[in-house]
Amino acid sequence: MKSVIPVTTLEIKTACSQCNLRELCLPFGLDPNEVDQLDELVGSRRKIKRQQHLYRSGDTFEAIYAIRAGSFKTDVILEDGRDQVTGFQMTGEVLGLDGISTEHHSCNAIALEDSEVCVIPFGRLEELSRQVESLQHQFHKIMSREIVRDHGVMMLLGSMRAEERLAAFLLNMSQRFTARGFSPSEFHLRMTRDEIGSYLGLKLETVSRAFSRFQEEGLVAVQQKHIRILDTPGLKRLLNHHAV
Amino acid sequence: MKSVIPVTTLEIKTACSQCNLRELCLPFGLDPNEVDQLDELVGSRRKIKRQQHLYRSGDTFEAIYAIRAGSFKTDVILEDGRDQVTGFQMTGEVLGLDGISTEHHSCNAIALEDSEVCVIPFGRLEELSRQVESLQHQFHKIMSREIVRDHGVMMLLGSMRAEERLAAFLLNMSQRFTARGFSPSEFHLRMTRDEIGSYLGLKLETVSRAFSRFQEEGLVAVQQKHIRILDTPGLKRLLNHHAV
DNA sequence: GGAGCCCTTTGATCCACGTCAATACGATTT
DNA sequence: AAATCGTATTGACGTGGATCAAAGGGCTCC
Repeated sequence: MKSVIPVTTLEIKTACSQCNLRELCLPFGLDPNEVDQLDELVGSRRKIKRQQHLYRSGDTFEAIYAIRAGSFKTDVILEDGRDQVTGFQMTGEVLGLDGISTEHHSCNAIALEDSEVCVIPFGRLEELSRQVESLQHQFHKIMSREIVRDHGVMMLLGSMRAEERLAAFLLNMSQRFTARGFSPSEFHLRMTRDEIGSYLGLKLETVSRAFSRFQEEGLVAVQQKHIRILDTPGLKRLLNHHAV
Repeated sequence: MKSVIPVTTLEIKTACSQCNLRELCLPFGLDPNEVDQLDELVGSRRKIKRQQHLYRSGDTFEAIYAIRAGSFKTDVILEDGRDQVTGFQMTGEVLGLDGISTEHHSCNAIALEDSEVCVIPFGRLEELSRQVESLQHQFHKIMSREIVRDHGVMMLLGSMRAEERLAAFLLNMSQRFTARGFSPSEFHLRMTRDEIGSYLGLKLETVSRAFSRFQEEGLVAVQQKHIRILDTPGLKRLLNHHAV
């Protein structure tokens, strides 16, 4: 027997239970019944066009966002105009956690391509995670993962040389594409050299030169934003074989 | 009428309700009854001698720690020996959040001086925060604050010059000492030039030279680890007046 | 309270990355 | 298919901070 569901509902409602990203996202570790409860609180989806803001620094914090399609960057801007990209986010990753601390967002989230997010009203998430232990724990893990990730970036910015930073970046991207079922060795970067540079604490020329160098050495094949990793162990060696 | 409490209990039990750090720490925003519940789960205190580890990278994660006295640094170490200080923590701040994500700590926490922490078993904290909404929210704020702080460090490492980094560091220390009721302008640094350098992505010689430069310019008076800030606006100007 | 050692300062030199500049490429629009 | 504009590459040169080196200075631990 089939249950009859109006088409409109299917279109309007977000359904974590149907989402192929649930293993990466908030529903991870929840049983089907709990996922249904989560489904109910995920109010709506929101489409964000390329280059548009999902939220801005200073905006009142109301919800966190799970990326359903597309990708984003987050950045912080100083009064004098300097900016720093603090991260690139892919599908299944959560945006907006910075806003909890002061009830206002402290960075900008900008779509790198036409994207779609699930809006998760934060008050309701806290409410449900008081009832659903596995949801509470998964949410805590996601926040903690963000902290660990940031420590990795600090290591990168604080103690690595340009080529090491780029190698670490490429290996990280590769790993995240893999986790999403894409090729580990061939992918399309959504961000510019300037944005990569900002993230890695380098100028865009330095990023470009490092790419060229990797290409010369047969580590990767670079064609603009299209990357093919030819020698993963070689990239990894670059990271650890640092002459002390 | 006075209630009679055995002296031993007073000594053994931690008491958030009695702690003058409660406005900075987990109890913030809780009503007295809720603080009592928190008191019950704070199992024990632990004394850590200078230079000793509170936990090490790889250790199984069991608890988070609130600093009751003293101060700590956290660092990450790469296989090739390079290390990066990811933060300095003072009284009332919480350590160990990195461990939630994988059930294992991902950094080292080392006491900068003889210190004492309150051990907060994490499972029980999650349990209680399912019952006490204000505790849940305060915990989320603390995690979020850590993320925002890390973004600030990324900005510092990614887009500031040496003297700007040190100025930002000093202003940050000043502000945190102030929040703890100490002088905003005169304090004692617990960490070495090398540790400051690691945190700021600089070599210790560069840190030392920047201190000397600040002294020449009358911004601060430096005597080893004893710092007197003479011109706070001057330091702030250094941060924002960056020639683009 | 003295010995030893770690920490800090300062100078001289080097080099990785930044800066400036010119050109080339590619996606989008018309 | 040409025009336009943002993006990327590459070269030449400059510089901020790293590195190497050598004194001092002040804790810490007997």
